[in-house]
Amino acid sequence: MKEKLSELPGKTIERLSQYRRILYNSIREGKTNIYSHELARMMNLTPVQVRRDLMLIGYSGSQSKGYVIKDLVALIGKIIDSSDGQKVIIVGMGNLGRAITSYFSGKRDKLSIVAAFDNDPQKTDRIIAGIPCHHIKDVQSVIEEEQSPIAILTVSPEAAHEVAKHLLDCGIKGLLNYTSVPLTVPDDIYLEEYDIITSLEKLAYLVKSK
Amino acid sequence: MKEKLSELPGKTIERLSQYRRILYNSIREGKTNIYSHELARMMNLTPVQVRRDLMLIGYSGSQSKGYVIKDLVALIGKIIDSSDGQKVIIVGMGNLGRAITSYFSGKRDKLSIVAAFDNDPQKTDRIIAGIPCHHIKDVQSVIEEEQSPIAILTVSPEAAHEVAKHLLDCGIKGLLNYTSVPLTVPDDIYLEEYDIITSLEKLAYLVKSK
DNA sequence: TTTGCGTTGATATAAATTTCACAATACTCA
DNA sequence: TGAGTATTGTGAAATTTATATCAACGCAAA
Repeated sequence: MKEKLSELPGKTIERLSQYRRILYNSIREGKTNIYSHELARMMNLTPVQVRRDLMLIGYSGSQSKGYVIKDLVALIGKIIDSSDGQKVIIVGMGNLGRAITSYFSGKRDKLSIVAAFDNDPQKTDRIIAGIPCHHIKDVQSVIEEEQSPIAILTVSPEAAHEVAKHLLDCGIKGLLNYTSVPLTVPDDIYLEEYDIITSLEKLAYLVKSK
Repeated sequence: MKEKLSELPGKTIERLSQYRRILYNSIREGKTNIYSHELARMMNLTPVQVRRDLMLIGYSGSQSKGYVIKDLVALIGKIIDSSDGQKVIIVGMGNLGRAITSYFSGKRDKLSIVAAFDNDPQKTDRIIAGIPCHHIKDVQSVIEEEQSPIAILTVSPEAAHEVAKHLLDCGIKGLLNYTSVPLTVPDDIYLEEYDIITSLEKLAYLVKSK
């Protein structure tokens, strides 16, 4: 693999994560090898696109047996996981925060949610969905202690701006924003926005114009 | 506006939805007009891209005052909203289902969640987050009665395949999949997949490789 | 061995999306 | 008025992303 990792297209990285998810399922079903067209069908893509993604990460399969799932999973992990693991915090323990936490818990070894925060005393200082939930006022000390660079934001729209700013002040480098409030961050911070309504409206548009 | 709506790029449609979200906020703050660079900064895009999008939908601003927010919101609504409104159901009333429902409720006039479903008798036959929650066995009759073509899927991974298949049998035309299980659907069905872990892994990758 | 089938890997092509560059326009202020 | 400034709208170029095509390969069966 000669190319720098950072040259991988963003879309490919997203797909790598999804390939791995599917490959885990296949391993559980007892499969050891898989063809590009099988993977493609499961992802709703073309076989060519699968092969090209794998080409980009430098993985070679065999013409007769396709790809060795175990090796492929390992390589994807080498690329998208941090070697020493990365710690994530989640801020806002409403329905969405709890859903994400319990959905995520234990799914990935190299990526773990290490702490949760809320401003409601009823929720703090106890374990929720397996994660210790602190009061938001302790966020700075926990971030420093745990060395976690990534935060998931699931607070109320009203609090979003203020909390986001506070997190950046505490040294957060990557922010996954699930609130309905669009955020603006400095260039050196990575921000992923995802608004649930957006995808619903897109879908509604497509269904309508069919 | 001469061009067919279906010619709008998919990315533009997604952004239109987000523009409108931001514009609603601006209206609340008392703004009546907005420049492309203001909108761009709030969306983390370039001003040119904003202008291009608005050009594609046939909206013209003024060089001195920028765009009239009220008119722009109305035009976006005309494009992405269905004129007579569209009804959405949500299947799976766990944390995620409840989060989406309460988050969404009342946010859009033309798009409304009209019914929820679950298989847990504790949750069914009552109102949750303002939406009547039925048992999943009644899904067919409710879909027919309400004429709702779109479903949000927030059930457990184990149930995802079976429930999705059932929904398609009941005539659902668009499916928003929030489970961690990738789905395969016929060509005439619109499917939007969104996996929470994918965006987290992408973010972790970017933060790592910085 | 030889033929045929199905697969990978890779180059070339195409399509979609974004950015550049700048003309045209409207406003401000001297 | 007229120069200066800031904005929009848009054709063209650049970039990103996806698809088409095909040679090379490995295997199975005749």
